Order: sequence, then C-alpha cells, then structure tokens
Amino acid sequence: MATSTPIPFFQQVYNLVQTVPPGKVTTYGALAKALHTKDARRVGQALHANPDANKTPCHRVVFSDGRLAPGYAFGGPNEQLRRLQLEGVTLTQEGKVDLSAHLYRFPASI
DNA sequence: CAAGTGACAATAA
DNA sequence: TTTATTGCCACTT
Repeated sequence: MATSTPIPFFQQVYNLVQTVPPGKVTTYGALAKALHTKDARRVGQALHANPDANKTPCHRVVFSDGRLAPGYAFGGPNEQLRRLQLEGVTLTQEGKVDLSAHLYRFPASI
C-alpha cells in the first residue's frame, strides 16, 4: 500500500536530535551522516526552523570544531551555552565544547 | 514552476 | 594561523 508518507528531512533531523541524551553533544556533520546525507547545512536549517526548542535540544548540536552556533533562535548563543553548562557539558578555554568527552555516537542507523 | 535561502564542512591561499 | 571560497541539497517564497 502504499501511501506511506515520506518523512520530511527536517522531521528526521528533529527526531534524531531528540535521541541525543543530556550531557552529550553532536555535530551537524554527524547528524548529516546519520541521515545518509552530505550536507550539514540542511541539519542547521532544520534546527533553525525548529518550531519547539523544548522538544528539540538544538543546543546540543555544535560545529564540527566543537563551537556553538552563531545564532541561537531562542535567546542567542549565550542561551545555548548556558543550557550546555546546566547539563554538565564542559567547555575548553576557547569556549568550545569538549567533543572528546561529550560527543554522542548515534546507533547503527536510523 | 523557478529561484533564493541557509545554526555547515572541507579545502585553498 | 586565519580568512575566503566552494559544494551541496531540502525548504520557502
């Protein structure tokens, strides 16, 4: 039968980000790989279009360098940084997330 | 329908 | 080392 509705790419991003546990972070590129795509930009677009930050921990998503996003949609990058610290994420002197300690690994596939 | 837009990442200089 | 450029693709207008 058919009629199976293909899940929009954005929705898959939200769904995947929601699987990231607190105290852990992930990168745009990692999310893109988990979705079998090459563009981390689509992931960022989805998070920016994020309708509900309370359901989508977009603050747990950082650059491949471990840096925070340039424009957090709900209070600025400062808010994102604060949430990470509240969850126990440690930052380096450069203000970057310690990916070596908090980078989350996704399950086999989605 | 076509063009524009964009929370990135990798490479070049 | 930092800055600039390119590639890439789904969503919005």
